[in-house]
Amino acid sequence: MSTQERRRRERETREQLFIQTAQDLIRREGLLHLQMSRLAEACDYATGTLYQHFSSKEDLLMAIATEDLKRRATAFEPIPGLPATSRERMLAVVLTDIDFISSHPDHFQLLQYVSTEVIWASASLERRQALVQAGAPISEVVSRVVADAIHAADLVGIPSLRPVEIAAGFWCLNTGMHTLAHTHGLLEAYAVRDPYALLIHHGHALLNGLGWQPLVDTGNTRAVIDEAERIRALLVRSANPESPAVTS
Amino acid sequence: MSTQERRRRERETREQLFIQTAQDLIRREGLLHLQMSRLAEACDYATGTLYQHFSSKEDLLMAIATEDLKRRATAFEPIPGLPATSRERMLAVVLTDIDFISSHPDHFQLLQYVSTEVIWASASLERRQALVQAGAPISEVVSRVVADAIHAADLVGIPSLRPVEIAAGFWCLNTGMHTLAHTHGLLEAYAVRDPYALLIHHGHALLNGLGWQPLVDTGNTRAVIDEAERIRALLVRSANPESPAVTS
DNA sequence: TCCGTAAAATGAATCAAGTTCAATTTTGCC
DNA sequence: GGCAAAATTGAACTTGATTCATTTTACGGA
Repeated sequence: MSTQERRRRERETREQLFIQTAQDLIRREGLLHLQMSRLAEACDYATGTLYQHFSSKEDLLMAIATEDLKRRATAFEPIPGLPATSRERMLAVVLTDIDFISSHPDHFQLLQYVSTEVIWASASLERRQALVQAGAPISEVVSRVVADAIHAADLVGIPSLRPVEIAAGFWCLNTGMHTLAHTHGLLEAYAVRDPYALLIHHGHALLNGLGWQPLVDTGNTRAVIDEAERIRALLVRSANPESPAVTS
Repeated sequence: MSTQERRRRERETREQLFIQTAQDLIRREGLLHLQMSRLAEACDYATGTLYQHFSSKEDLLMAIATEDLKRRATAFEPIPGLPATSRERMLAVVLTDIDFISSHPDHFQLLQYVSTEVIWASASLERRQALVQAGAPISEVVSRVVADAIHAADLVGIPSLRPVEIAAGFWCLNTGMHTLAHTHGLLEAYAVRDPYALLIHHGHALLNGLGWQPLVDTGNTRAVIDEAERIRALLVRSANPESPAVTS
């Protein structure tokens, strides 16, 4: 019976090896040049062994995207418990996403690619479900932040809109800006200089427009930047709970 | 000399035939199943002839996306001249985009696909430039709407934000909602019922948050819907300038 | 009208890469 | 140590995009 278990662990370990090596290859040579045979070789396995884990190349790509998405979701977890106002927590959502995507530039592009009809349809049902599931915790966290704000009366609930639909607005703004930032030719065409500073600005505008208290003066660029840095520090602290005493 | 010109026209006609037939095939059988040889056959040409026009399959896809994008851009043209308030014109931008994407469901997915690193890198420089160029008029129109609003004092300009950067916020919201609406599994995961009603709502919230006058009470769902219908009617009228007298 | 040349079109052959599977090797157990 | 089952291997297969030697067509001058 322990044999069974060890086998499963070894299999899992090897799958991680394939996924991580594939990520390395993609980082190094680009998604375009990823080849199944070369990936297998890089891992010292035969090509066929790859297909013990992934039903197709698209399946593999989706597995990579899913791994990253799980890590991305983890970054959101501490937010509902953050010692801050509900509005600051919502800003924390935006900042967390910005920072994750900024430090994982390949992730967003891969996610865009596998979300494409062509790739999506070529992957197995299990992988597709796993990808959707990996993203679900994020919308749950953000919805909770919205629900908490309504509960705290920082935000007046509108009967026709559930928390998840408010959350979706920020999802759109964020995803849209990632798209703008990562799609070739777009930043240049729009002549947008600093997409993520812009995202924070529009995020505040949307928060203000929803009447999310306390309102922020978006014209005061200094204050907006300072607040973002303050929330970032809070996020860093919550990510390393055992860090030494805070210094001012 | 007329021979030269006729040749060029014939060539252009044939390219359009290829592009339109390819669109038909995609609509009928999906992007996944588009094959160069079958497209050529469907047009009664040899496979090699396709490559007189498109350097690769990706090149062809980009050409299709570009054609659609040109048509999409055309839909925005009348907006700056619309007899309406600046805020209504901005709403017209959002509605025009919603309606175009709704009636061209394949367009957005194809555009997403060709914007992908993998496909982008496989297309020729000319096609990539053409795609970017085809989208530029849209951002120009929207920027003009923003600039006009500032000029009319409906919107207080912020020194650090140029009109195009305000426009980009709406681009993000729109593109994000299209993504949410068209990406498999997302609508279900977010449990969003009517993405485009939601987009209109958040669009108003963003407008309010930017202080774009006159502010709209987003809680008044009836009024929001009615206004959208009114603007849609205005758009239809401006698209068919020779239509018979308006009936109330 | 006919001819020769240049341009265009053709589609079978080539190529690349993902996928399969018969043969081989390894593993776990008696 | 030996055997059956499971896992691994990598060469062969498959699919479909791309090429290019050959054929056909178009054009302009005699």
